[in-house]
Amino acid sequence: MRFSITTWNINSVRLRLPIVEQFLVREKPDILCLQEIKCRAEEFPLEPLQAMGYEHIVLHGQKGYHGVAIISKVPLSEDHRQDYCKVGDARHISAIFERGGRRIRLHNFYVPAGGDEPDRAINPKFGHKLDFVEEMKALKADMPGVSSILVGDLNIAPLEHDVWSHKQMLKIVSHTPVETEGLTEVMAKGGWLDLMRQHVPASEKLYTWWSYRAKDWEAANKGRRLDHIWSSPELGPLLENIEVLKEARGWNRPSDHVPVTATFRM
DNA sequence: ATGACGGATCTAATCCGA
Repeated sequence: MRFSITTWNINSVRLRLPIVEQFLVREKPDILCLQEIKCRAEEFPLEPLQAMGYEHIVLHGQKGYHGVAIISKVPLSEDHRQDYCKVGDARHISAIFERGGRRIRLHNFYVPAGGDEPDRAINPKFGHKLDFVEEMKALKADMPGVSSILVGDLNIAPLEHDVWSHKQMLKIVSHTPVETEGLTEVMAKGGWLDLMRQHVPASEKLYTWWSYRAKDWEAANKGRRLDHIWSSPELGPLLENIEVLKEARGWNRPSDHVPVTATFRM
């Protein structure tokens, strides 16, 4: 039996419902985690997604900005929303599902982008991002009786080949040493596995985001791996595949992020 | 690394993304 989970920063779920439906019809993941839904809970398009068999939906909505949702074919329970940095942003939701005799808590994150200037003394958004990452260090993958999966737009490309040019990106927010070291520490302290890099060697370029601002995103190919799928160690051996659906960047009215799907044997 | 794009909102021009 296979089980698949997708993460996708959708940049407005209401505007992009047609491509969400297209994706679900084609790829049929068991669970889809969305970030930047950019709507209140009451504005979320529940009915069309439930009509497609995704009957179990939990979300953390917010007017106009941020917002995360878990859209699932399998029942979800014990949903929880954590207010990281206590600023009232909708940047996290988690819930438990059961599969193959396991209980698994799935966390869906939208980490702050951090603005332009990588200096917290002059850019409060960068400070917010660093504080958010600091708070994530307390999140443990290993919990008694429960496995863990963490997905989302973490807005940090941690490895050299997660960006098109390591050298030219070192002072650019998303790839500065204070961010990449922070994210590495979140993984180490929490005991998380990077499933994307378990499947694709760290020596290969791997991107999930291409800027809207390039004239030709595909020709320029100046991407970054900002979206991630992590798990607790015992799920590592169950990973069968990682698919980064690059073609979705070329769909009609695309998000600047593409869907990333992990498939497990369980 | 600089693009100069794209979304939501006081439906106009501004903030935000990364």
